[in-house]
Parts: sequence; C-alpha cells; structure tokens
Amino acid sequence: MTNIRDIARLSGYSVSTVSRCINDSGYVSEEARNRIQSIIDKLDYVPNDVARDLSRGKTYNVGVVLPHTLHPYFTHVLQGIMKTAFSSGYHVVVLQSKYDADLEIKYLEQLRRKSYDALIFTSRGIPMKELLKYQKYGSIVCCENPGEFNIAAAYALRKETFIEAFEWIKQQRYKKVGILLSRDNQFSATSKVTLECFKKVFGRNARIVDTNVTTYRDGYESISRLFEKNERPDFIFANGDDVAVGARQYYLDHALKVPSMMGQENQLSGRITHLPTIDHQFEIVGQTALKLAISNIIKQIPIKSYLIRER
Amino acid sequence: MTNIRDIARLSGYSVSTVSRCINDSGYVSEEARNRIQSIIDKLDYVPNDVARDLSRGKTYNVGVVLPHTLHPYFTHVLQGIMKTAFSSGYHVVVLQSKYDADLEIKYLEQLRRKSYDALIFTSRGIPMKELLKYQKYGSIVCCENPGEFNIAAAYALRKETFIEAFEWIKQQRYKKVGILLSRDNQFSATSKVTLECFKKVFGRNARIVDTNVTTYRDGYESISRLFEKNERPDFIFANGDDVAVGARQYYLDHALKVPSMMGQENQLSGRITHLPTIDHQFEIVGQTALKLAISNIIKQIPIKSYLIRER
DNA sequence: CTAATTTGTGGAACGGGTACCATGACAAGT
DNA sequence: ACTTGTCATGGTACCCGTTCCACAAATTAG
Repeated sequence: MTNIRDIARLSGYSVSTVSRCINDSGYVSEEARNRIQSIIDKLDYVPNDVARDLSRGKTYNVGVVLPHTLHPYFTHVLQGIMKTAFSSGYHVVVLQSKYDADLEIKYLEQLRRKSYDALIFTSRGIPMKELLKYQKYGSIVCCENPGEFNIAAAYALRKETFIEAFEWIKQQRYKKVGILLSRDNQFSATSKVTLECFKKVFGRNARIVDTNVTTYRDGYESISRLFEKNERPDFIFANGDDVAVGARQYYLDHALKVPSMMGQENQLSGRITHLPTIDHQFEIVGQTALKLAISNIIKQIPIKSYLIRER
Repeated sequence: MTNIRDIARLSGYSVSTVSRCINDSGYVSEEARNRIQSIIDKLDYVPNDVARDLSRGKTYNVGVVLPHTLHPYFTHVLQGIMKTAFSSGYHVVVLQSKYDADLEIKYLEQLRRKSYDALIFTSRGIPMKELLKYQKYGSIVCCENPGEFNIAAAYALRKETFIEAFEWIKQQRYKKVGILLSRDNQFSATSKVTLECFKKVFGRNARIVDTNVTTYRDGYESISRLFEKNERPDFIFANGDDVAVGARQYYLDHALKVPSMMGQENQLSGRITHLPTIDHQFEIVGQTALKLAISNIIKQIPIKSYLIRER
C-alpha cells in the first residue's frame, strides 16, 4: 500500500505539505499542488481512514443500540438517525442488544475503547446509573425520559397524548378497557406511563392488563387468554396497530363482535382497518437523538406525539 | 489517555510483553501477568480499538448499502446481516444510498480508504462493472443474481417461484393480470425476471404493467391510474403485500368488486387480508451475504423462496 | 551430557496520518 | 528602514497498538 510518505518522497515535498494538499487546508502553492496531485494520481493513492481516525482521535462513528430491526419503532428511529448522520458525515453502526444487559455493557466498553464517538440507546436493559459511568468516554444519548438523571435524551412525549386518548375513550362511555403492553411496567418506562395516564383518567380500575405483547400474533393470543379468564373488555388499547389488529382477528375468527380499539405507531395494518392510533414521531426522535450525540450537549428533548382519531 | 507504553513503564515490563498479556497470545509468565494486570486495573486501562485496527490492517466493519430502512425487504436482509455479523464479531455500518449512484461510489471509496473490510449491496444503482473495479480493495457482496459477473452474491431465487405462482394464477382462469413493479425493468433485475416469467407462462400479452409502486399509497394510486385508462385487470400481482392491500383499498373505497390478488414478502398486511404471497426468505439472504462478505470467497448463493397459497 | 526446543522478554520497525512549531521569503504598513 | 503579517514549506513528535526478530534461560530429547 502506498502511503503519504511515498507521495512526499516522490513529489519532492514534505509529508506536511502533502497532508495539507490532501485536506485542502491551505498554505500550498499552485505548483506544489499540481506536482503532488500528479503523483497521487499516478500512484492511485488514497489516505487511510483508520490512520486518520487514530491521529485525529475521532472516528465519526455513532453506535446505535437496538434490540432488533423488525419493529417499526426501531426502524423509524433508525431511519431518522441515518438521515441526520448522513448529512453530518457520521457513520451509523447498528448494535443488536436483544434487550440483554451484558451486550449493552459490551457496547459501552467499545465506546470506551474508542470504537465510536457516541452511543445512542433506542432501548435499554441496564440501569441508567450504568450509562452515566460511561459518559466520560463519549457522548451517550437515550430515547426515553431520563427523569432526574443527567444524560442526553430525545424521546416521545407520550403522557399528554395518552391522557388525550383516554379522555376520548372515556367520553365515548367505554367502561372496561383492555390494555396490551409490550413489556412489564416494572422494566419499561413506557408501560409505566401508559398505566399512570390510564389511572389519572379512569381511576384505578376499569382495566385489564396483559404484558409481553408486541406482535400481531401476540395480540391474537392475548385475547385468547383473556377469554379463558372470562375477561370481556369493551375497548382494547394496544401498544401498536399490529397488535390491535391481531386482537381483532381473534374476534373475527371466533365470530365474535369486535370491540372498539385503538393502536399506536400509525402502522399500515391500522390504516387498513381504520383504527384510531397515536403517532409518536419516532423518525424525529431519531434525528434529534443523533444531533445530540454529535453535539456533546447534555440536554433532554421531548418530541410531541399526536392522536389520530380517524383514518 | 493512558496507553500501552504507560503500562509497560509502570509495570517494568516491555510493550511487547504487555501486548501479549492483553491479547493472551502466550509467552507471558505468571508473575508478569499478575504484575501487568494489576497496573492495568489500577490505571483503568483499555486498549484503543482504532490503533489496533490500524496496526492489524483490519477493522471488522462491514458496510451495508441500503436505500432506506422502511421497506421490509431491507429490514429483513439487515436483520439477517446483523444476526450473523454479531456472532462473528463484525460491526454493521448502515449506509443510506437512496438509489443514488454517486452515494454508492462514495461508499466504495470508503472501502478503498479502509473504512470497512467488506461492503454488501442490498440494492444497487451503479453498473456491476463499477463494483468489480473495487473488489481489489475488499470483499464486495451483492444481493441479486450477478449473471456472468464474477462477484460474490446471495440472492432470492425468484424465478421458480414466480413461474409456480403464475401457473397457479393461470390455472384459476384469470385472463388479464395487472402487475405492479417497484422499479422500471430497465433498472431492476427483479422487475425484469417478473415479466420474463409472466411471459413464459401467459405469453406476451394479458398483462397490464405499472412501475414505481412500492408502498400502500402507491398501490392505491396505481389502481386509480389504471381506472383512468380504463384498464380492468381480473387479477393483481403486486411486488408486496402492502402494495396489494393499497390496491384493494381503492376498490373498496369506490364500492367496486375487488379482484383476486397476490402479494409478496409475506407481510402482516397480507395476513390480515388473507392474501396469497411469496416469501423470499430475505433474512437468510442477509445471513448468507454476511458470511460471504467475511469469507472473501467469491461465490453465488441462491436462496429458494416459496409460495404461500393460503393463509 | 550435548543438542534441540520451548518459554520469557525486550527492542524497534511498522501501520499511516495529523498538527504543532520553526524557518525563510516576500509584501505591506508606519 | 524597521516592524509586522501572510504564505509556503519542512521537521518531527504524536496517536497507539502489533509483530518480527534477537537473545537468554529453561526444558526436553536423544
């Protein structure tokens, strides 16, 4: 491989001048530029990015931790991250976590070893405190409300919209709402907020909760379980349109009256079935997260989500 | 930042010994190991990955070129790539191409500059010939049948399944098939194969073709255009379930009889609407592509897709 | 009891840029 | 005439590991 010293030698100029020439950082005469460029062209030379990264102490890599890519939340956040990373000259390294804390630690260690300039957690299994420890090694951004923790965050502002949605449901005189959550509210901040908002609007009762429901199939099976327990909600509030539509399918398959429903994430399945939904603006969350990641500013930015009553 | 020379100095051993100790590559006495490890622990030292990459001449980064992340083809291929990359210790860098040849060149140049060990093209805008030129800088894998070109490839074997699907449609006595394609067959190998297979089964006529149809909305609008042109297919063959369902919605919204349809990609929308489909096994395509990328073997591996008649 | 290995260790080149600092030439301002 | 500023260029330390080579000591083999 030919390197910058070869170019310097063959062009008769110094390494410094060649470097300035390559990077267009001024202080290179017309003559030198021509001479150097001709040698570069002749040898088909390109600088080595890894060497450059080492020397500059910066990689322009941002690691994005996500459990998988098959859920619209993640693809939309990722899409937003990619968009902004692209226009800022950053590289996006996707890191599969499978909700596994050990893997998350592994990625934090890679940040420490300078593999990335920053790390974005679209989801997280380890405690916040653990994240804070690694902030000294690079900028860390999470995609949830960090509460009291001093960490950069871009997250969907769910609370207001949840309240709005539940008020709307209440107003239509539904009495017993089935709530399908993706993860246990002990682990998931989102699930916790959902239930809190429900309580605020409906009081503490009037709800049937099922957890670990994330896919169409899960929605279907969840309703089947409810029936076994003789639970009959008159409204289903799901954590995704796909989930709601899975639930709906159970009723259809068993020739039962389909209750009213609301989904989330504004997915295609919900559009087909004319389901009310909540759009959490995840692409904007992603864009914002990336901006924070490369700015090194520790700031929390909530993104407003909105209710779609009809479609 | 503390580096390996600091550890050497403070432990009283040489840099070489420290390096061997860190990498567990033997020839380190029990005593040396303890002494060195204690200094490492005390200084909280970790080696710098960038320096290591430079020295080893390998980054363990694989670039994955994809137009965007919002289409299930890409998310599934990406999912497969991530899965296998993860278990092989490689990093996945996602590179947004937007079907733009200039961007693809940019990524090839990054390969040349050693930013990645390999590059996977899940889609491609530039000519194959261009790709071949860059093979000397690293392993390049594409996700389509490369024909005569000597390049590594992992791709869905569509032909057989298309023939099977069209035979099935023909057998049901449909006469005029509307075919919705994602990109013009001049640019897309997939579109080309689709039409060729159609011709083989139905002869050259009996088809209405529309291109640049990739989303639910596109499917809807495509049918609207057909109606303007007074085209009335009795069967719709779409390049995705989502597209087919968009088409279906047009008929429903205008109180028209919905013709029979078939989608592709085995998407949720098709399951809800009980649409026959073709599953192209894209996750396996992704897994295979990554294996090729890190093996440096130039080989073409077709992946068998399959028809789902009922669901 | 030699000869041939194996183990432990250090030196230093190497991978390939970047950037600070010094030096000299020349032009413009006072 | 003297100071000051800008341009052009080179020298070299620095970023931080890896690995080849040499050498000595300790084993093992014959």
